[in-house]
Amino acid sequence: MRLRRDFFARSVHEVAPDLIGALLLVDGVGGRIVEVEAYDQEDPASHGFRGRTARNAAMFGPPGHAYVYRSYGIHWCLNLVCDAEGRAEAALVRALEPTRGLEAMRARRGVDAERALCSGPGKLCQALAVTREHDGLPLDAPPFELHARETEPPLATGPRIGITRAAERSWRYGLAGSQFLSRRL
DNA sequence: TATGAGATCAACT
DNA sequence: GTTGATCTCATAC
Repeated sequence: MRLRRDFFARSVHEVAPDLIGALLLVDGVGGRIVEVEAYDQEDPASHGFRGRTARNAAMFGPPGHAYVYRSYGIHWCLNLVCDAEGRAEAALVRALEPTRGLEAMRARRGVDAERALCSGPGKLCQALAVTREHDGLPLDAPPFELHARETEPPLATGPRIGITRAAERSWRYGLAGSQFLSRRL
């Protein structure tokens, strides 16, 4: 079943755990979401914390859209915008279990190991060829494709990764026991 | 296994 | 001019 736009018209703290196990494809390439992180506007680590700017405008747009930004000048990171009624909430997609377009991902990443294809936000965007061009695009139209999970998977939570502010908040959600997480939860 | 440096850019101060 | 929601490779233990 395809995820509809109202799926995202909720608080990110409800959407993020529901995203685990969903199928995310870009141009037919992708896999199951096994790890996400939640960011809301009260969060000093969030780009939306200091208000709207040219970069994070997508975070303040309608829910069900993509927010893509460049990190450390090198990598792209893909967020799914949630309830954005001026609240600027988004879920950062951190890791996928690759299921479709494996060869395309290997070619883009330049690595062979399946576990290394999408086990991190930057890797995932490279594997799916996500760039600034995808910033602000709706998730229910090509090239994006998002399908709801069929069964509720076992969840694990933990502290977020790679940030210096409010890192202690347990807003990282993962598929328990998955081999495709960026780090073990 | 763990820690550290380099890569490289746009937004922000 | 500084700073990251990161990744990879190198070196050390």
